[in-house]
Amino acid sequence: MDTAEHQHFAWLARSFGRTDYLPLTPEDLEALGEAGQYVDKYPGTHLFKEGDDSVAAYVVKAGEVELYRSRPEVDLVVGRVGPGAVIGDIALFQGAPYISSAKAVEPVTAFQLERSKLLPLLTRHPVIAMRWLVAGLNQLEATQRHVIRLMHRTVFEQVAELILDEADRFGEVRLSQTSLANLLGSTRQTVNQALSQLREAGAIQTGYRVIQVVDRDALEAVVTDTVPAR
Amino acid sequence: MDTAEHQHFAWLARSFGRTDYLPLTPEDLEALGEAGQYVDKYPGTHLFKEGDDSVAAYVVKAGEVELYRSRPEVDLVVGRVGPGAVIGDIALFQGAPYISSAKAVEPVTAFQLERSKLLPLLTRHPVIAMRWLVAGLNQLEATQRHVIRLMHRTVFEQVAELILDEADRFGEVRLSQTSLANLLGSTRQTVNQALSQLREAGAIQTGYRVIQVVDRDALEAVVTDTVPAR
DNA sequence: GGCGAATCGTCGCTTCGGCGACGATTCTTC
DNA sequence: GAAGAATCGTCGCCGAAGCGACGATTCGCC
Repeated sequence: MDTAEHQHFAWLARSFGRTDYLPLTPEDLEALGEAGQYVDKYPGTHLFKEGDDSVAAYVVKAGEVELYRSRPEVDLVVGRVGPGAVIGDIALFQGAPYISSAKAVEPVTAFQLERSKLLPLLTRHPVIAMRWLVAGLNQLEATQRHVIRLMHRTVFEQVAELILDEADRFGEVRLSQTSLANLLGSTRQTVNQALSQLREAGAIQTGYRVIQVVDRDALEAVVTDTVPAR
Repeated sequence: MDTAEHQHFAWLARSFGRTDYLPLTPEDLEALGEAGQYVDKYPGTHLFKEGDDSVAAYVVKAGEVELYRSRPEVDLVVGRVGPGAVIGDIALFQGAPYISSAKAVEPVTAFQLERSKLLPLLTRHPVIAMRWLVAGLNQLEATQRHVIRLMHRTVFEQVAELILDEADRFGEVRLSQTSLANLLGSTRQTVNQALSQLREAGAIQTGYRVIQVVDRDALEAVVTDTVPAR
């Protein structure tokens, strides 16, 4: 089973942010309509694989897609995206092979934009190209900022922040501690220790696959206290 | 004096790669000519400052520009770019304030592209917009890959790689160990220890502000041995 | 040639976090 | 409700690296 190793680097997905960064308007989509067609993928099948020639980019319409890069020993999950996400565009525009593999984890419907049709189309619709450009730069900036924030911060601080991020409107985080550790690129034990500290500080309560936020301000204090400020 | 703190995060510049990522053809520049004009800046003066409204992007023609982000206590140098670099474009396209400050460290000549003129122009010249898009995505990909390579690698490995990167054609690296440490986001002592190891292994020789590569293969072995392979 | 500044080489201490281990809970499924 | 799997809480050990300190070496400048 490779899921253990597979999941181990899920934190990269967090680092690089969501890839659903291309807000296309209905008109845009209409214009793009002639550049490709819808495709359906069963769970477990690939939209494209790392190293393949990039012949198309995809806009995810429904379902979850996992992006990962293969390494000799492990697969690094670099993203997990849902409806709205655009994938494969980097390689497509670079004219290079795909950088990562994209695998459907649920039944997926995606719009396939073929390079041969997309490029001329963007030339005819510069507004879409511009929007694409803006989206790409946004992501670049977000990635840089995320890296800055990630470095030189202790797991303790990262855990506090992650909880704030993931808490639902009831202040609950429904994740196992192992999952949390994966999201942070850390280990279960270290995360557990951080949680213990937070629990003793009265900021949270922990349970089986649940973390309950008790004192939101305390958590925020931990984060902002040491954040590179912004 | 703030230079010490200022320089301390020079390694970010390495992480985020060179910002000179926009290869414009002469024709492109000609077309862009109508969107702005040349400006000259004396050393120490700013092209723009973090937080200012982004009114223009700049293409550096001559001189070195330092990009940094201000924090309550320190300035993080996120890039140091020379001729060919494009700066300020992210904020410009986002329509948001500048993300970082840009300061001339030498006499700088730059071409100033004003937003009000640039945007319509790109709409008229989609090819340029496309090239810009490609360049942005390239950098995004490079940043992601760099982050992957940086994480989970020891200073020892990073030092070996940095030496290979910075060695001139005589196999010499003319940098103080303090500078090396800054480039890696590490400390002088730790770097020194790594160098000692490499010296004992017969891979390099060290001197005053000089490192001489003796056994290139040995260095490469250190790097590739542990690199996430690619 | 000499002096101060910069740089190098090295210790030792400390913190952070990865890793293995083990028992105690909680859930799931039949 | 009982067995087995998943999850949690906690130790202890160890390596990596930050930080301060101090003497030795080298350089630039007068």
